[in-house]
Amino acid sequence: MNDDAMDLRARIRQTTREAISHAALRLAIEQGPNGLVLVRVQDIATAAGVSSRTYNNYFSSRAEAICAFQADQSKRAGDALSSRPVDEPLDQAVIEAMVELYTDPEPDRAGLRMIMETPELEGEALKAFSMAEGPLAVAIAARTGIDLGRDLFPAVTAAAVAGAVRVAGRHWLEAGDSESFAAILRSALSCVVPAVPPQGRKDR
Amino acid sequence: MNDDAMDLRARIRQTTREAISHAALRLAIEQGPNGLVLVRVQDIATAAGVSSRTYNNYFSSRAEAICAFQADQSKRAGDALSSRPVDEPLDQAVIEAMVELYTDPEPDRAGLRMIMETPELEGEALKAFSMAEGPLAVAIAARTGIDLGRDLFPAVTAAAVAGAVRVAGRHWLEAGDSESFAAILRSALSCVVPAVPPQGRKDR
DNA sequence: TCCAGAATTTGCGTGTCACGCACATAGTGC
DNA sequence: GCACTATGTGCGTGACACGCAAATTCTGGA
Repeated sequence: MNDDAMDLRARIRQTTREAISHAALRLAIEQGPNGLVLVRVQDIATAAGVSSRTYNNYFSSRAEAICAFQADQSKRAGDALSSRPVDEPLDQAVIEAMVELYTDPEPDRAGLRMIMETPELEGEALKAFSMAEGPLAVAIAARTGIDLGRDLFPAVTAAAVAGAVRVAGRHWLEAGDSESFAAILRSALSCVVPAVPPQGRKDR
Repeated sequence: MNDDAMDLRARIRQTTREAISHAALRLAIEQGPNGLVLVRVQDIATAAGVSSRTYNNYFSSRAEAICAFQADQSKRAGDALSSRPVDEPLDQAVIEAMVELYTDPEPDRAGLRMIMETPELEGEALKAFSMAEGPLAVAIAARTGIDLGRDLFPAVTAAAVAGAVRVAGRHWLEAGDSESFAAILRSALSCVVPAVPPQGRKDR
């Protein structure tokens, strides 16, 4: 079992996963935020070209399938921040990383509206956004040299960033085309991320 | 239908609601984070002294019932902040309000651990904490004189505060008795709430 | 080239759940 | 005391998540 094999396996699996979650989101959008109940598991599975049992091998609820894309994107937040130049100030690095992650490509309005404005998806949507927190906290700790275990700053800031992204998304849905998502995102993030961690924190 | 009648009605309803959610949380704790599947709806209803159908009139999922107490507490966050002296700086007001809200009484470790460390409850737990955001944003907007609709600061800060409370709770569960929850909470909140909103924001 | 072992897909059966509906009960105001 | 409305309850239904085992596909080595 060499790497190619693993990678091929993983790639096929990933393809199936995306087919299912894409089908789930598409069908949900078609029915609108109110008719979510009408999107049957069987419909999603059929649209994705798999059996309903296989659908359940990948996702344990419809909400999870529908929000999977958002969740996957959030998981990349840590890497996005880590790939910023190490000499960049914290606030700038976070802002540029998040703008790059969440505006390439420009988010799909219908999809975002679906997961953010459908009450039945609220919990899963929050989960999806909050998945950025862990990796983000690690990246912030690494960048600032603060120990994740001893100081709350990295974890709290990560949560604040994830929250700011979520609020920015909501605002973008309401604001229409008057503002670009990137601009809203910058504005939101600048409210909560300091250029440098307050006080001397490395020593604690 | 006078106020007394309404209030009496509402009070009875509230009592039933609390009986159900209390029973749900208690039974969940008894089974531990792993055996959540074993807590049947019927058990919760019986323990609360109502029919299982009535249970469903109050809550639409077990997770919702179990997390109801946390959700109710979060809903009071706006009021807690509003009741702080108007001349208090924003950061201090937020910190004192949250400390008062979340440490009176000292949270139940078992209950908090249950809702924060059980994967099946994660979405509902996030929902419960995020319920503080709306009222908090309104209170922050009122206190700072910033228009909620035009400036993201209130909403973003509210999300950051809710996130900080959540992170503080997680840390408190891990830290054992070495630190009081109030101290952790203060430390977490001081990472994200500025003493005064950055730049002149009232004019935008 | 072929084969033994694995990962994955699928069908079936099961236990639970959420909820619509209709009826019973209780407390509410006139 | 009487209509009225809110709430509680029993029953029935459709869907869902998942355990299990057989079938199928994929993988790497002889």
